[in-house]
Amino acid sequence: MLTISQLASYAGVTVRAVRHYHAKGLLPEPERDSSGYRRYDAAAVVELVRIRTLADAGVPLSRVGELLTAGPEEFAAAVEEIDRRLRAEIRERQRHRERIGQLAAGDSLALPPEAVAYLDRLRALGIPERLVEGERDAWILVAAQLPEQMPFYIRSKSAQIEDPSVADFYRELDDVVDWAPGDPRLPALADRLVAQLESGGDAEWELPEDAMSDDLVRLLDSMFVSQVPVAAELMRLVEERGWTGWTRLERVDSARARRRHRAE
Amino acid sequence: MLTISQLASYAGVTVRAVRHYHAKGLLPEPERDSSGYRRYDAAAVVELVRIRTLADAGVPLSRVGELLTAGPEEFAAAVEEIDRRLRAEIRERQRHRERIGQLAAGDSLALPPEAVAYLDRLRALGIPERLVEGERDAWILVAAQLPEQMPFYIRSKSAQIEDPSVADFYRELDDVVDWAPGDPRLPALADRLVAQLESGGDAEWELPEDAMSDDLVRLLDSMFVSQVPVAAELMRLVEERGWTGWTRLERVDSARARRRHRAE
DNA sequence: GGTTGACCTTGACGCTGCGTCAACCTTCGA
DNA sequence: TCGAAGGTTGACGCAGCGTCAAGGTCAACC
Repeated sequence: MLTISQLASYAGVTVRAVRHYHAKGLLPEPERDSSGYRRYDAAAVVELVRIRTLADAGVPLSRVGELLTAGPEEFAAAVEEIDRRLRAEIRERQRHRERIGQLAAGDSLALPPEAVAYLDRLRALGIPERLVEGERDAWILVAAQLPEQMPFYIRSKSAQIEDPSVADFYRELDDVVDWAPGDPRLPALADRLVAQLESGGDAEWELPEDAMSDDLVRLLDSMFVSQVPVAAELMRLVEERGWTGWTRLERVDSARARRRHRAE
Repeated sequence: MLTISQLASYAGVTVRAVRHYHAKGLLPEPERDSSGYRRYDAAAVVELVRIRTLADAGVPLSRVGELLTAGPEEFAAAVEEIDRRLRAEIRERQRHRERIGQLAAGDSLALPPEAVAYLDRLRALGIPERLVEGERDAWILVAAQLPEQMPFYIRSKSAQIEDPSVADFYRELDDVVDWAPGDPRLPALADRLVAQLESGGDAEWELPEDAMSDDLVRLLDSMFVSQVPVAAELMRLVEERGWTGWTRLERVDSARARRRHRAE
């Protein structure tokens, strides 16, 4: 008669695994000797080897039991299904490999390549890193909600940023981030912003933002407000001058019209 | 401010996952409102999306934390290692697919093809199924211990079984399985067996068994004893006639010599 | 016959990434 | 004002064992 460790070593498994198979009901509990030790016969080795053969082929233990006693056709069906599962798992890892291969450090985490290129362009234009990161986070939010719209948005923004006055404005914003609420330069900033808005005949200024949901717009605005101390005050000043919002800047009356429209 | 379910839906994950990331320390716990609800800002959405991006690429959660703050070179190293793991997992499933594909129902579980062929040959020669299964189990034990010797053993056995007198003996054994201890036909059977042993000049009778360990031989003998009621008695009768064992039948004195040899 | 070391027993936690109750409190819309 | 919907913590479940823990047993050596 064999002890559990002898049984295990004949079958090439660990003692712990044997006990696990007992607990799972895959291998019947053998007789115990006077001291409570399990005692096995050679047939148990055969059973254990058969169990391991299936397990080594990727059969989940929960199905090993049925397969050991299955007829040829149920066996074939089960094998087919297990093979399907294995194929699916392989495909999953292959997708993971593709994705992780494309993940370089930094911006490309969670952003499509065109967005990364846009952010790099901002850096090349001398936009301070702090602002670029703010942009990056905003784009991450947009990309998560509207991935298929990203090329559209990015094309529009990429065109805008090539306008020197826009780029200048961005560069100045870096200082604004440090302003404290009540800073005396805020009204003038609001004036400049509104002037730029009203002069800007560029059609691109308004094109794609319409597709963004109000929720997303509010989310982006709130990020601006929470990252920049004077953001709320600036938005208030701008609103006094007839424009509302930040992510989607629009005339106050057209915002009202939008709300009416949505309410219908 | 966002509730947990709003946060989760912006990032495309479940509420449970968000809490899990809190528990794991991947996502910092936000402030609570007066009623104890978690309240998130937009930055939390960004963090969550970045976490999911890594997780979706197969990065284990335990490593996501470091990767989120890693520099380019550590990031690249980590990505390399994760990719290695993914490749290994893919190879593992591919091996599983190969093995499970070769697993038909029945004998081929845990046996190499040549052994399956041998068993099928037994069936073709009219050996009763019960004996074939006994053979199969014995071969499973041998294959588990000495897989690389299997072709050798099987060739030897396949040659033996083509001897009509050997095949006859096998067929008769089927009745013997049902004999009760003390059956009067046992002495005559022992005589016939010994006569066959002593007449058998076939060199194959003894060739490869020498490579089997004594342990394995004892295991196989014990299986014979536990499956066949008269086995022990038959072995005793055969031993009175100068031969010992079953799996490895040899003259009593040569068995003594073997033991002496092993003891040196 | 006592000690030592190897082996046996049951019980329980750990790992991975959440899903899924349970039991209870809060908020919100009709 | 009530019920549905959503929030909270706590805990179990899954797969397949690895790995202590705490103790009883066996075999061999002195």
